[in-house]
Amino acid sequence: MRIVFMGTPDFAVPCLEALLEKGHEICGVFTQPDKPKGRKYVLTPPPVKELALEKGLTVYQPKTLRTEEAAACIRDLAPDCIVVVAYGKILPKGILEIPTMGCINVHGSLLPKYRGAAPIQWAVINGEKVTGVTTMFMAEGLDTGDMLLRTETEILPEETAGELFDRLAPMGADLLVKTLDELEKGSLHAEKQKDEESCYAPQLSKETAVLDWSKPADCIYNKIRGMNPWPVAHTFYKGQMLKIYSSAVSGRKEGVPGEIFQEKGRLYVCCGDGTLLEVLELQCQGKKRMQAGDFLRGHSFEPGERFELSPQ
RNA sequence: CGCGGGGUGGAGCAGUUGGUAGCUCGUCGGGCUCAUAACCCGAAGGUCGUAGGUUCAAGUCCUUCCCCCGCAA
Repeated sequence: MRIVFMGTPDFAVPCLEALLEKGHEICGVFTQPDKPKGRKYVLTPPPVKELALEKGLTVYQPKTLRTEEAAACIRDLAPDCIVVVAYGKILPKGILEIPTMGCINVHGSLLPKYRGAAPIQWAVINGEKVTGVTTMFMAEGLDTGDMLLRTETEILPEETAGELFDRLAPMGADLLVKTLDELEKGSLHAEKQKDEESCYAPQLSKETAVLDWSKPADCIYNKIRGMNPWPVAHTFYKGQMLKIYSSAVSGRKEGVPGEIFQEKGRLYVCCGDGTLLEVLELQCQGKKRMQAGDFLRGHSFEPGERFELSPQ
């Protein structure tokens, strides 16, 4: 099949690889423009672009698709199908209508739940037990198209969003290949999404990664998993940001939310409803990531000290 | 030159207005205990990131370079 591929981050890479392996004709790859990264502002190409160039594919990086120029470009490529995986841009109606066999999207959740930019992370944050990937025909709304195929998987109790990401990406690639097979055969059954069962998974940000210690420990635990590896859940200690990479729900103790104490070389934080969270791995500003035990060796704190919601 | 923090015995940190280095933990040896991530005694282990400079004297001041990290994008 003649395909235009649109995708940007690591999550989309296995999909593109699978299409190439399956012998589909990739007549063009659309990805976000290179962006400055790192402390030196080095212009860095997105992962999909690196793979595309390596495979000798033609890469397009328009700032927007809402131009006649972009539409004309895609029309010239004359794709049978446009495949979109975490591209990061909304396709206007004019472009959705170009491919003769439609536009197919791979989404990292069991639709209609978790429509939006960060479905995997939010599934973890909300403590879901099951998630998956879904393929759909694209519609104008955000992830509202008719569903085609899906794969379900359990979310492991200690899994982070990053780890789940790594498992879901190849599952998405397999599902995409299957979906295209059936599309060619004409055996695909599109199923409308039940809008009333939908929910939205917005992009995460630093602001939403601040921990609220008045919440129960298991909620905080889930949030820490869901925010890892980015933007990383954090709190404030002595006016400085302190990132928390991993934790464990640990028993009960009545205390002021955010109050910290150590016991036998372990670091605990009091949470809401008398629950307790043990901090396992953390990082202070300007410091390396370290185990809680290492942190305690160099920081002795008075009773009553606490993690705060802001630097103050 | 985007902003900022930091490089001190194995680990995490202190080191005041410059006078040759401490703390907690770990390690090794010994002791005590029914027992313990408990306690007691003792020991090993540091060119204080690098190269220069100032000084009677620098971890501590000045300069060079290297490396690590946070923010921002």
